[in-house]
Amino acid sequence: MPVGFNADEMKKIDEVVEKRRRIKQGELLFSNGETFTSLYAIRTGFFKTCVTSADGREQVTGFQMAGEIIGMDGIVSDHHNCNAVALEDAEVCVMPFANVEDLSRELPSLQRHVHKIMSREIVRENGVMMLLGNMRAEERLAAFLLNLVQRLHARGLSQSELVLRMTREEIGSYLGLKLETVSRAFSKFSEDGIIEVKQRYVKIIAPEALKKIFNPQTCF
Amino acid sequence: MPVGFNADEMKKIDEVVEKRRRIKQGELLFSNGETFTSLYAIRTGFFKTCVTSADGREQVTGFQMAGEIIGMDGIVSDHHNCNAVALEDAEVCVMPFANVEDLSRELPSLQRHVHKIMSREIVRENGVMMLLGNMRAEERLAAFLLNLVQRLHARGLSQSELVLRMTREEIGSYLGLKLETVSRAFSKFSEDGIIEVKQRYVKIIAPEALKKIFNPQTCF
DNA sequence: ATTCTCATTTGACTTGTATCAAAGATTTTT
DNA sequence: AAAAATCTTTGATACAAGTCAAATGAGAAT
Repeated sequence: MPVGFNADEMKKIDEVVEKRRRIKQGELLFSNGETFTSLYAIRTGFFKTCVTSADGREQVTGFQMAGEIIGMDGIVSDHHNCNAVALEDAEVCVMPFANVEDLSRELPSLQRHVHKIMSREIVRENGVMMLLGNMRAEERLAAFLLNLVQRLHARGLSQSELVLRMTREEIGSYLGLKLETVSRAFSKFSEDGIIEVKQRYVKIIAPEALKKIFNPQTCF
Repeated sequence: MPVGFNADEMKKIDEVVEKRRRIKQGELLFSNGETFTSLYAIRTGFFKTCVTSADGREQVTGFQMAGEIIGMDGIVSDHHNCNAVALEDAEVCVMPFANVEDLSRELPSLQRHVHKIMSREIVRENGVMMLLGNMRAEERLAAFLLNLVQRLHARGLSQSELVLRMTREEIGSYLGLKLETVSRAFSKFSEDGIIEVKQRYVKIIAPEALKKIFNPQTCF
């Protein structure tokens, strides 16, 4: 939970948390169809959420890291509408949604916070729709890398180096590309001296070049 | 506002509405960057929401019809993050979000309702991501048509006939396709006897065939 | 009515990404 | 440490959708 709460509020918000739960790499935090009871605040670790079509095609809908809230897809139907898989060993705070709603009625600042988290997710997905609908492969990967380092940097990590927690296939699924296309785009960026890649390790050498690829109009 | 409220609650919910507002075809209900103050309940008419990339590419993120709520993208940053354009003359109820939050704290049923509306939008966008990331042109158009008639049918209209409120280009933008591709897919469906098309008018002759295209795994 | 504008359809051709395939690299298992 | 499994890279080729272009159709303006 970020700033904007006083000590008294923080104490109450702490009590929303029912317990902590550890999830091993590869295991599900929740799965499609499962009854919805709680939101989860990620303490440590890294998740992907994905939906599956009736014929088995998988679409990664997001990657979530420490400090982010996961599970809001379940509110509308009281059942989860996606799978949440730990990409590394993780720990989450289980926040029964009934507790969240009860306390939200008492604390306007928490109520506003919950609304913002959901709105942020809507806006993020709008951005992904733009990527998927209008951008070419290299633009998608540039946007993806910039978004990742930005979020990691906000958590005190480097803004130029990162270790990917997901496979090329998972990146591709998120970006609407095949893993080979993702790999080729990585190689291209590397050849052009924009990034340094070694497997999951990525170092961003020329962030402006990445931004320019993501945002071609800035080229004049 | 749908069912699930008693008379007393309905009366209070009515008072959330500040006023009504008419929007002419082609005009903006709100636009990207504008200060966020209110959610809007569509009484009549049809809207599209769209985001624009820095270099001017437009992505339609949704089509909204009577009975739906629009504007939740603005909560996170106090500014709207997309444009909402009326595709036909429309009327909306302006619901200042401060009023919504105040009353939500008083009425748990309204609070839950607001949460569900936002969660529904998140889940809808997950589905669009699946369309954009994994489906081919005809699958996307089939899904689009089925979704439209289903929503129109829920409003008491025909489940087989509809008049499109948007151009081929807008459909294409929503589905991540060019207008020519949309047109070709319409023609293909028409040749195959699945639908009857005449400009904006569409009649669904074989809904099962559409469902089969959207959902190829059901073919055994 | 006639003209003008905008939306739609259709054809011909191009292109970006997918597919198929094989070789390396890395990690896990035994 | 060797073997197995998984992930990644790279090349060759195929294909779905994009682009360009022209004709047609519908609605709005004069």
